[in-house]
Amino acid sequence: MLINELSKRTGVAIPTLRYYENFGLFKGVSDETVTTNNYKDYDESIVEKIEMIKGAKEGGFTLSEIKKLLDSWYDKNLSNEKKTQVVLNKISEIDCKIQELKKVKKLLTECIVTIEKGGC
Amino acid sequence: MLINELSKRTGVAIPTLRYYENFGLFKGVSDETVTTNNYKDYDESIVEKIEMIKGAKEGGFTLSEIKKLLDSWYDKNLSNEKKTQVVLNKISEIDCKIQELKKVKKLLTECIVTIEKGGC
DNA sequence: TCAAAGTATACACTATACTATATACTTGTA
DNA sequence: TACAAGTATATAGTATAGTGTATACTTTGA
Repeated sequence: MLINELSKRTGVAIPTLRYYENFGLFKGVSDETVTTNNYKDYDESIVEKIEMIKGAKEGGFTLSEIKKLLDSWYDKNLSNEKKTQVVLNKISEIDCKIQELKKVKKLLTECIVTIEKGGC
Repeated sequence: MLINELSKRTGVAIPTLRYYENFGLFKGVSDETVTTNNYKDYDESIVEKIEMIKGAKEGGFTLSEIKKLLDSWYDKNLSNEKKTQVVLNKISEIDCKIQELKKVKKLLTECIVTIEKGGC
């Protein structure tokens, strides 16, 4: 699909997609048989990748952190053990963030009790 | 406590604390009886507030979002019902972020299976 | 007492993640 | 075939969240 469709499918604005591509998060391919333009084609796997990027960003990961993960994922020179390790590390970072969020949630829940008591 | 101790207690750098205070996330008080300086004093509640800020930031909330929450929390003119509503909204945002992070985690877990199968 | 360390304020600078603008070329449609 | 809409690239500008530097004043300890 072309960038316009990719944007519609993911809900990410075209300039942002170009920024991401430029940042190295994914890469569209120009059809070599077409010589009149260099329009890039993005496949289904890129839609999935962007969904992952959106989720990770929502959870507070930076583009650099996301890139590092994707880079090792696609690194042919990395052993499966090392790839697994990188992914496991990211999973434990996610668990950490979830714990932090739960802590904040707990604080806010306590807040509500305080409000209802008329405190504050 | 003075800013130096606050920094040590929270692990947040002094310039960052000043930035937060300036942003309006909390406010130290100058002792009116001391005329020689305007050193600010920060109490325990501010330590807690900063822990909350750290957690919220880690989970991807912006300082503006955090400020909005704190502002309504300390708004004397807001009814308890409205305060509760603001806090409940924030809690559901947190749940949303947790769901997003779990989705990413699921994706990464699937990644590991794929790696182990020798795929990619 | 005086020098080092701490505090406050102001302003400049940086990094991240976009967003906008300009330009040039291509494609699809009336 | 003309022209609107789509695509690519480059560059500049913006917002957020700090970090660094300079200056001035205050406190504390040898």
